[in-house]
Amino acid sequence: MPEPKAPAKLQKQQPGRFTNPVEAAFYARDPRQVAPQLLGKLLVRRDGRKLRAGRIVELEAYLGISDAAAHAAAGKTKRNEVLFGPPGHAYVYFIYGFHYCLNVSCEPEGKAGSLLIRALEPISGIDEMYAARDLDQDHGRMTELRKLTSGPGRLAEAFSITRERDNGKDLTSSRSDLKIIDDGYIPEKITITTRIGIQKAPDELLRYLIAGNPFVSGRKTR
DNA sequence: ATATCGATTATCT
DNA sequence: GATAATCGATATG
Repeated sequence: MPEPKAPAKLQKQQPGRFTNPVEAAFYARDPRQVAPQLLGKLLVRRDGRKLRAGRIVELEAYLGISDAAAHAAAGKTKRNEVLFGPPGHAYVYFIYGFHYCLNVSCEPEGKAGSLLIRALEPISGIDEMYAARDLDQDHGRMTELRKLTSGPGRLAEAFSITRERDNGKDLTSSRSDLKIIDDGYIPEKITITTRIGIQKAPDELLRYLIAGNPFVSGRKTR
């Protein structure tokens, strides 16, 4: 008998190879279910031959029209229409006159719900990130490295993410220049806290982070 | 170490 | 006209 071939789904993940996009069905659920499983995946930006990649270490869930803090709370508008579209797409908004922030749409089409990507651990293309952030590389010191992608506005700048360029983009397509891929990494421990920086519904436990990861946003308690 | 503040604009009331 | 899912600089203990 010939050796049966392994199904494609069981093919070995290849660390360092940015293949295997997370598929749309993965996102077509309540963001509270998606969040713990999305932690540890890689956000990848391709510009020609240049790649930037960062591991997702912090997320916040926004639940749609039932969530007072969500952009979808008041219903569908021109600004937030991506939230009501198909799962696995980029919702990019502009805030405080300065910063872009990136969400991934969740839930099946027609229902709003998303995950705000709040922090990444830089993995690849670090020189590109420093350039995009207009920061000097201080010999790779941790304090400097953390400034790259520890915060939603910071990581958007480090990955050159703008609403004009990326809003509505499919993050599940291997051909996309902005996508989320699975390299097989599984976080050891996940912590859940309240969301940061919001006025409404501040007590909901909807912030998910990889426990102990130094690239999580916020002040460091050392 | 934490606290306060100013920058600047798309979006909505 | 007010607001906002932020950041970086400055001030102070």
